[in-house]
Amino acid sequence: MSNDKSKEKQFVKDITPQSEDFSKWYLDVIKKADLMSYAPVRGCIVFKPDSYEIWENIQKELDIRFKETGHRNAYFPLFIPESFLQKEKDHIEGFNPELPWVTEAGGEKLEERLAIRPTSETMIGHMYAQWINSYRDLPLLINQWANVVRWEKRTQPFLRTTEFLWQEGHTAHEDEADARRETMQMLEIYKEFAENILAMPVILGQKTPSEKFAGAVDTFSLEAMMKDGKAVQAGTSHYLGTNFAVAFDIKYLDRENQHQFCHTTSWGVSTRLIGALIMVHGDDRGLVLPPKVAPTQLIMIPIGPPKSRELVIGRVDELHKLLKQAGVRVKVDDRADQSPGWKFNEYEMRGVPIRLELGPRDMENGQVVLVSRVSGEKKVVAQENLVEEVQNMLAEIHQQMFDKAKQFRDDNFTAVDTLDEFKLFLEQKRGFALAGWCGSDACEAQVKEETGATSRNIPFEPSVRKETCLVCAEKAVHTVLFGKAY
RNA sequence: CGGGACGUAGCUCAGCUUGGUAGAGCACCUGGUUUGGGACCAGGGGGUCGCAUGUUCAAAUCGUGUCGUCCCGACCA
Repeated sequence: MSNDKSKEKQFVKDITPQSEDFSKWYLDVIKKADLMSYAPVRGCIVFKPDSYEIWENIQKELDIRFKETGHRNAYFPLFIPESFLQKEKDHIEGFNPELPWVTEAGGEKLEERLAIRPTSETMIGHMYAQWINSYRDLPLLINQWANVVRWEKRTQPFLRTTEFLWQEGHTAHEDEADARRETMQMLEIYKEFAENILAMPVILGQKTPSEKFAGAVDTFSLEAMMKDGKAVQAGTSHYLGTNFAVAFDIKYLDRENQHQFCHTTSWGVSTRLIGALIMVHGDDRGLVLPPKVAPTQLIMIPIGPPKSRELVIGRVDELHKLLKQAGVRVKVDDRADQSPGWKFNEYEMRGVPIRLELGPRDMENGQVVLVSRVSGEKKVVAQENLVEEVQNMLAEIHQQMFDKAKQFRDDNFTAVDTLDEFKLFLEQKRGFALAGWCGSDACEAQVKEETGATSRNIPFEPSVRKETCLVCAEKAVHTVLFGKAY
């Protein structure tokens, strides 16, 4: 193992090992994999083609799921009048500190300043009030793909950028039951997506009141564990009750001709998922991308001296065509000025799931060599079975990645009875802990103060249930998931 | 926004203490040889030292300010 490690270091210079300094590893990988550049504005990054393409693949997969469940996309304005934000008290209180304002345009001071949207509940609430008249207009199911801005104090590439990309779903319903059904449905969709597309195991649960979205009645989240044991909130879904309906007068006439307030929901995932992907799957060689969102699923590397090169490349091109036709995202690197070894390392850093090698020896035998990024396993397969082998291997890699991530999470998971026990766990190990909680803000705050960890959510299906609060030892009302978070 | 560190070539960094013509490795360009785990030889291009300001005959080097990045906290997708 230690042998392997020194070997890896030899191959992949410039990537700090995870065990040495995880933050540095993260930044190194992002740099080496060419995912982003810092932009000239504080906290803003350029999503370079590889990371943007990951986002496009995420969009594609989610969009299918949203549409299958009756949602349609629309686009709302970037600028939000200040008066809109003022209408919901908790909402403005929550977002005020991080709003950028447009106060001047065309050389003239604006009568009302405009916030650059941090989220669109208010704008959409305003519009919904106009669009919804009758119960026949409900449910109204809309999603928006957009950029939003939050002027955070501390930024990190992908995980927390000043401007980020996301989707925000906003729905209006006749009653609480229907809105809550929607809230949970979307949470389940996120979970299925996280597991089946991102190979990322997640824990579903409800946020504690102190961790709720500003303006929500209930907030639910998916929590994922990074390889340093810290948590990333991978998605949220909110039941907003009638809070925004009352604030924006979103009313409908019911079957008895009575005015009723709508019950609304909102739910979203952001480009932070890219950061989560990197930290859930990456290793000391660099990125490891789940096949279903990898911009390139298979890289073909022809090998051989110039004499045999023409022949090899001819065959590579044929196989390339076949794979492409089969829907595999495949690329060929036939540059003559880089050695095969260099390319091997390069595409490993970039996280390409499968490498295909084809050299003179393989030509003689009618075979190719496939190498899995996640396991490092080499497999010699007949050229005639290539498409099928590749498709199987992609599926296998996805499963291995999910299992590996889940195993890691389970290995860094515990249940504790007391705060001291939790502290000890964080000192000696790392990761998530389940603990009983009496429901008081004070106890929750104390956990944060003494450990640096916060309540992530109240899992729907905790692996164990605890009877007493880890802080005050009173009877627990919930079993809460605690962890340090990004 | 507080505490700490750092900004010198595309990247990683040396030079700064003790001011005096800006360096290395990698990357890049040209030519040639190479190709199954980061190839080699020869030649070449590239930086107003983050920005501003002060001190000085002279500033990458010293002072001040500012912007940015990283780490640690408080706030958050």
